Amino acid sequence: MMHKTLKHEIKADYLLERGMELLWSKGYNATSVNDIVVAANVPKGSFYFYFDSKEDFAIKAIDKYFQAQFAPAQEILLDKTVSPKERLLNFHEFRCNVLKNEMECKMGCLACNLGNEMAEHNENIRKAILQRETLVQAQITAVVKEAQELGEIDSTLNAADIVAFFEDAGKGAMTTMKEMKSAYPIDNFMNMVRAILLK
Amino acid sequence: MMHKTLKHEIKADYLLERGMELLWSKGYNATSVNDIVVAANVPKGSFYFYFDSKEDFAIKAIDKYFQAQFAPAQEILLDKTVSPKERLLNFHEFRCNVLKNEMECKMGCLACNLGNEMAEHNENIRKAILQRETLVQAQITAVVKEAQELGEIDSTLNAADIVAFFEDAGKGAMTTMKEMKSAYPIDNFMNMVRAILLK
DNA sequence: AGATACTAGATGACCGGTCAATTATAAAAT
DNA sequence: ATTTTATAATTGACCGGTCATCTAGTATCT
Repeated sequence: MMHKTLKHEIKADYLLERGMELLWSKGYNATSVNDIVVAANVPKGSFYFYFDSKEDFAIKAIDKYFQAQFAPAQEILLDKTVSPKERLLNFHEFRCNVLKNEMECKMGCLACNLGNEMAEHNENIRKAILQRETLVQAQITAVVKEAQELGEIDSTLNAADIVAFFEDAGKGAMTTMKEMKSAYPIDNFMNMVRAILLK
Repeated sequence: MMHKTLKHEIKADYLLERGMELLWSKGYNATSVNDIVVAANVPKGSFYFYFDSKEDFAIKAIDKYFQAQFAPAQEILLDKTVSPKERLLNFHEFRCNVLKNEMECKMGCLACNLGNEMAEHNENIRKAILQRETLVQAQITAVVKEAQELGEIDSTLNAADIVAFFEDAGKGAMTTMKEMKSAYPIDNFMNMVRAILLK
């Protein structure tokens, strides 16, 4: 298992791609290894050649998720040609639109879903999610700080705290979105971003 | 199953009480019917005498959860001897303290947990949660409106929207609390309640 | 005796994970 | 260049165990 062939990487990646969707939509316990191999049209026995365990698969899927999902949003967040405040607006609008349009208000966020389901009873998955979310928040916080220092937005509240609060509000909005099967919580969140965070 | 005896009710209720804790902590798919009957020290075969199915059990557990958890908070929220703004403060502080002290930052909220895990794929559970959450929000909104009309708090934002936003923020804070294994998200939420909602 | 309340044990489906066997690839020998 | 040998990659069949649910019965009433 030392040196992995290209074919190996491609198949493992395809397994991850299809399996990620299942974990995202159905959660960890409701997604079986068999579901994953069937979705990727890969023989059952091969799964454990590509991955050590179902848990290992989930953690690699989380990694892929953050890479794939956050990368385009990050580009907007760090675009130096745009003012910090406007970047924050574009960043949040982009993420909300993805949730609303691409996901049809049904799936929410893989990390939140798995975090909610697994954090209490699986340390490896918990830490994988927490570590990546921490990185994301640090980047948003930096831009909020920038906007505060420029006087573009209110600076009575600590940047890290207000970012943590709004990230949590976004998480909760996704939960409610799934419960309501409606975009209202996301639209409402976006309005509050404009009215409070970017005030 | 027509006429239910007192003994029947008591046993069913005890099953619900112990099973609720399991659903709360481990979620739906990770809690087996066997786990529940063992926890309640009830004979294995009896489960389906008291409940139609695992789903039926979960819905009744959700009902019990809202009754048990919201009732004391509701009393604070509706206490007419206290001003609306102060009632909102006490209400949120009470709920946060429950999360921090009684739950050791580990379990969050049964409704959010099950909602996140099950909403997309189980309509009955989804509706059961949504219906009860809607009732709770309506009661909070009424008090916010009251406080706004008295000029105790800011009224630039629509009461229902700001309540929905803060309820979502609370949900997200619980998710993050579980991920971080820390009370920070809850404390941060409470600070924002004071700084924004009750401003 | 008959009805009702209750439960032990069984059921087939499915779970995550393993494994002996097969196939593809490469190295060595001719 | 072809055959032989050795190794790595891949696989369907299968493991013990657990799942939600049901059946067939026993106990407890009236």
